[in-house]
Amino acid sequence: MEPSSWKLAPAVSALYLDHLFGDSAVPSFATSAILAAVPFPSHSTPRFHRARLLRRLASDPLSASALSSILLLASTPSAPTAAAQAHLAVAAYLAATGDDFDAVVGVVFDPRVAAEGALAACSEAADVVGQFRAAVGTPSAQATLKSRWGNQSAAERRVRELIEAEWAAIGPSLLEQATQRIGGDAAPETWRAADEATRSMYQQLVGEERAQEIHALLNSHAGPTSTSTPEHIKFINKLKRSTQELHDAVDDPLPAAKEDAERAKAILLAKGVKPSGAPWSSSPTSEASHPRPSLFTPRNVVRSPLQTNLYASPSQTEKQPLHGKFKDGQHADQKKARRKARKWSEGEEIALKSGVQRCGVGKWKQVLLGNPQAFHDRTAVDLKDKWRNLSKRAPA
DNA sequence: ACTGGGGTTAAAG
DNA sequence: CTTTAACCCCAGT
Repeated sequence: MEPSSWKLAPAVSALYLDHLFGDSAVPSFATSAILAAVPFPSHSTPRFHRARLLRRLASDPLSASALSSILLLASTPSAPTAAAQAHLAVAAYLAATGDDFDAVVGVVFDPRVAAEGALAACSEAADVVGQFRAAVGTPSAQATLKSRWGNQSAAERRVRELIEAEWAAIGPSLLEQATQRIGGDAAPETWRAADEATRSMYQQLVGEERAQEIHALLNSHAGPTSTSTPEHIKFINKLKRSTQELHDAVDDPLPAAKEDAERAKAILLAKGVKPSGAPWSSSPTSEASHPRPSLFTPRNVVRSPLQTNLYASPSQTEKQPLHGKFKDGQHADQKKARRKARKWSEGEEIALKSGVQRCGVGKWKQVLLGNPQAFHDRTAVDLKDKWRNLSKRAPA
């Protein structure tokens, strides 16, 4: 790879980084290398910013800087509960294990740092904060708190849960959104708003076959309503094309990196090793994550049975008969075993809600495929059922 | 093949 | 024992 051959406008680089950093399947060593090689974006997108925070947090989950990362994430909350619990756990851990209890409590539970706001989503937080403040200058009380909150792996688990929830909520990249507008289900609206020249560009992008389908849809319900502005779409479209060219040029390191990650994961699985210890903290995404459908490859997602969930509870990393079926004469009447019920994580709930916002209620398959990394072994029917439950709980 | 809606299971209250 | 959440079954499109 010759970085010197990349001529990339900062605005395009922003889109590119938005796309890659926000994909949890891309390992952080790869994103770091990419960031060093391309021009720093003129305007970094919120998704890019968030993804950087997550990657930083994953590599250093229990420190003062981790605490400020969590605060930043919580300032625009997507997973309020997880953020509050992670914040509380890290702050308490730092206080419990620090050399100078009083000083650390003064900093990490400083009321002026707006920590109170971030902690509001966690009901036990106020109580715990009170206990720490009360223990200042009282060694006996400190001892209790130290044993209660000094557990490193417990604190790391809270951070990991936050990271999982945030990845699930991060949503599609700008490029993916543009692709959806131009070639996906939202295409008719977009095409209606476009002039002839723009449409022929679209046609090049999506291929003639798809373009005809879209035209058919367009004509079938020729409604007048259109909301997108052609200039905006044209702009996105232009960027998308330059980015595609860039991708062609840069293609090398990513597949290699992903291959490494997959290989490492396969070895782990073959040994039957469960991701219980610290591996996630050193390379958060390498052994993780279903590959998302890339912009640059057809969106036919086929999950390999090898792909398991990084964050799956250790108890059920073994076989689940979702994928396998018996069809031999002897056991013809064998009933498919019921999957063990797994509680939905906050991250999955958030991914579901944002997916419904994007695709609409009822488009369960789209929601699922639109964010495959977020859902761990859920089917479209599972999403539908979960939505039914959520609607019961909050019928607003 | 997807979706919506009724049915079942098991855990929580 | 009742309620709730997750999962299954199946008929209609």
